[in-house]
Amino acid sequence: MNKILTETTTDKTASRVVGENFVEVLIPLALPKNFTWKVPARLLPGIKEGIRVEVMLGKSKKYAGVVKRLHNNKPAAFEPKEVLNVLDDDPIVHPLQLQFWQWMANYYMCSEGEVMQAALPTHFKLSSETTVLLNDDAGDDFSSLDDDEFLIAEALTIRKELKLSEVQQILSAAHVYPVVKRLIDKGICLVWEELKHTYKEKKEQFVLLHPAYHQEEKLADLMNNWSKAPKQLELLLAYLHLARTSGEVTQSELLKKSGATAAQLKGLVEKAVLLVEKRSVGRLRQEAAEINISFTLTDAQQSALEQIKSTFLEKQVCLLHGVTSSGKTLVYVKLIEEMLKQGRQVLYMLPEIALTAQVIRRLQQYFGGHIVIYHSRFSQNERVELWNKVKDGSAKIILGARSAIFLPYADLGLIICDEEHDPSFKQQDPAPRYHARDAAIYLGSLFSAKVLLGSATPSLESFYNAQLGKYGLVQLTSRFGDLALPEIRFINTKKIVTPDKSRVIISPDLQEAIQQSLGKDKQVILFQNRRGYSPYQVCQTCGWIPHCKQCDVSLTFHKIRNKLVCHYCGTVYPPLTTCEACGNHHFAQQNFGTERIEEELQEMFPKVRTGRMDVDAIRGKHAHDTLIQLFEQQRIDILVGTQMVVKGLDFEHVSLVGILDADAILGFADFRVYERGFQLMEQVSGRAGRKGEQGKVLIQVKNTSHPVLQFVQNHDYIAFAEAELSNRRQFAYPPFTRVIQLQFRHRELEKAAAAARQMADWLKPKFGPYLVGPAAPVVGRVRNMYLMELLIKLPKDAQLLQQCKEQIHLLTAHLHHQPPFKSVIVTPDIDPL
DNA sequence: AGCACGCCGACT
DNA sequence: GTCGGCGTGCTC
Repeated sequence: MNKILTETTTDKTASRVVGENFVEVLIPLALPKNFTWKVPARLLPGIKEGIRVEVMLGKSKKYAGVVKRLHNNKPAAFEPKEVLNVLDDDPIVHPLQLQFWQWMANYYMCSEGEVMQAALPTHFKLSSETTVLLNDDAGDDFSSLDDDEFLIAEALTIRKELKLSEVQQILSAAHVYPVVKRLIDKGICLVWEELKHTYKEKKEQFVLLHPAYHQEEKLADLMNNWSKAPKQLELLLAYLHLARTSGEVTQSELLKKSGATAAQLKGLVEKAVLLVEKRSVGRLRQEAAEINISFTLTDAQQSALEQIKSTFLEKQVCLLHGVTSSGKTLVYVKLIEEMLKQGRQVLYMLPEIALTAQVIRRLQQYFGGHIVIYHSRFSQNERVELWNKVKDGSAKIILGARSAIFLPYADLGLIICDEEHDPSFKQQDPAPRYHARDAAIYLGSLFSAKVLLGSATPSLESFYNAQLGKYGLVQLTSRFGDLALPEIRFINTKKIVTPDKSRVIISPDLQEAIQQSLGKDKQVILFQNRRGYSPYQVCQTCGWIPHCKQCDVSLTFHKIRNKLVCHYCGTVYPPLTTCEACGNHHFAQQNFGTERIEEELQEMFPKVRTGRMDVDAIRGKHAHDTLIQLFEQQRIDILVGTQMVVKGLDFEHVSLVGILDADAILGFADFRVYERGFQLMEQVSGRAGRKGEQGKVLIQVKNTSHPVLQFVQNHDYIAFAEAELSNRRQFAYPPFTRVIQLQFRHRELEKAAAAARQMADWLKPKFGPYLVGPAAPVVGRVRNMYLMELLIKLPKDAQLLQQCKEQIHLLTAHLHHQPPFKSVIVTPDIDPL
């Protein structure tokens, strides 16, 4: 062995083979710590940080893991297995990404494997699939086999090999493995573990002119003497035309444009006039990499830009507070342009649903092929290609949703987090429960990149950091073209009496305002933070409300699907005609969702075209963009929607916005309701009024004296923020504290509650004053699991935070050693929303 | 995440 | 008496 080492080792790598070599490897699983494998000498030259290796984990499973570290410290506690293979020539991530993952795992209290799981495109995360093979020595005497065994043995004699999933289908049972194991013992079959590479290059057939005809005369000669097969000549002419106009000619394009058949093309290939060649092509659309910035900034925008730039001289992070329609995007564009000139990369993050064709088109218009887009509607193959373009630095501007934070940046110079207040930047489930804005600030610091946070309604966290001087603060207070902010009026729905005492959906005042707008050929947006038809179906006789069987929530009636739906676990129930409590058949619809509003509108305005934008209505791949386009082109008059209508959309002809049930927005029992309420209403309002006409916003609300409404009416973010910050300070909520939420889950309520109490007791000596709860959340049961929550409101102190996390780790392990709490699931959430 | 091991209820 | 359910622990 040593001999081989000395023979194959050059001086350069000599230091790496002193003693044995080991690698710390990240596996895409929630392992409590990273595992170590031994590096056999033959693989050592190929081992680098960030490279993927094939390793065996457990008895039979193979995984592709990412090498975090190469070292010489032989683990004392166990005998490491050997790395089976090196899977890449070059690292798939840069060292800074590995550092970023480590930070994220530590900060958000999850494993690095879980971070990696979130970061990598699926095609990089290989795990083995078991293949069952027929043993050649098995013979054909299957008389000793039972029914299940026989079925598989028979299938194997025909197919030679089967995937474990196929075996599962044959047996149509869950207990597959024992059967296979018996067959192995009986010498009938073998199993084989194979890592499947799932990324496929896209191949396309290109049509080329045979080299013999590259000279004009030869070609002319050929065509002049053409006899027979006139269709082929036509095809040849079509090819020549296409080749001249677009250069490369693909087979599919040629056949489509010429209307010829594959047989005719084949004829030309056989005559050696044309050639067909298979080539790998990229899936990403290529556009000219040119910058085309023809606008000039307004004075206000120019001044904001200057301020941001001077802030960046001394601070890493800057908050741009710009009212709706102040043209924040144009300021971004100028900043991006400058970064591009320096040759560094820019990450531009937006909430997922704000990543519309509208926004993308606009940026592509300025930056063409410099810009690449990354969001959930991309295929996994496309993601791999984009990953590589970001890694080698050829993609310069990356426009993406929160997960774009994980791309393997080579040289990041600027991160823009637009609509930074948006809660969708925080990942809820699964781990890592990270906040992309906060993670971006750390990522930026790794690259010495600047971070610009932008919003019309900044989060109180960011605003407070700006007040403290941790972040720079730049204000952009005038709207583009000196457009006035919309006028806001409240409609007191408590004073409106409806014939059947049901709730007001569209009040007479709102109805009239809609009528007026439509009369002026303007459009209307109606906002209701509830989808479906009606959130409550109530038995009119006894008041019984149908609930989900697995969750403690009432079911929402969806009229279009004619189903009752649980919005927590997604279970769909048939509609009810009989009350389960009293047997009566009369149900009333209480409250209303977007579906119901649309129906109401159609009754009120029979000729008006309405559209509905909520998660139910935009299920398809392009449904969202299509809907937006229809509205842009004024083929829809009234758009009814949930939060979705709020995000990043600019419509020119909207003169009226209606918020139908502000009480529902302000009624939550959460310390952030005021902030969310203000943000929602202010952002929705911002959709009203364009091009020299002041917009109008009507807010239907019962509790007209709610404190947030005044701030909304005056569009006074600063006053709102000051007032709310003083509340937060008083009750020790963020941004004055840092919150850690511990969630306890168990099938039995008492187990979950007892575990939470136990944890609270253990935490008391050190963290007693900061504990809140444990308490059951508003929805106390989801998917048949009972929930309990314990909140820790820590003073802002990095050391204390770290200590607390360590305690939680320790105590969670401790908890799981107590017999009654073994199966209680404990989930920490740092900075929960 | 799998998968093995081990402890309890419903069948021959 | 056994088969097989799932709860629990381990994987370098």
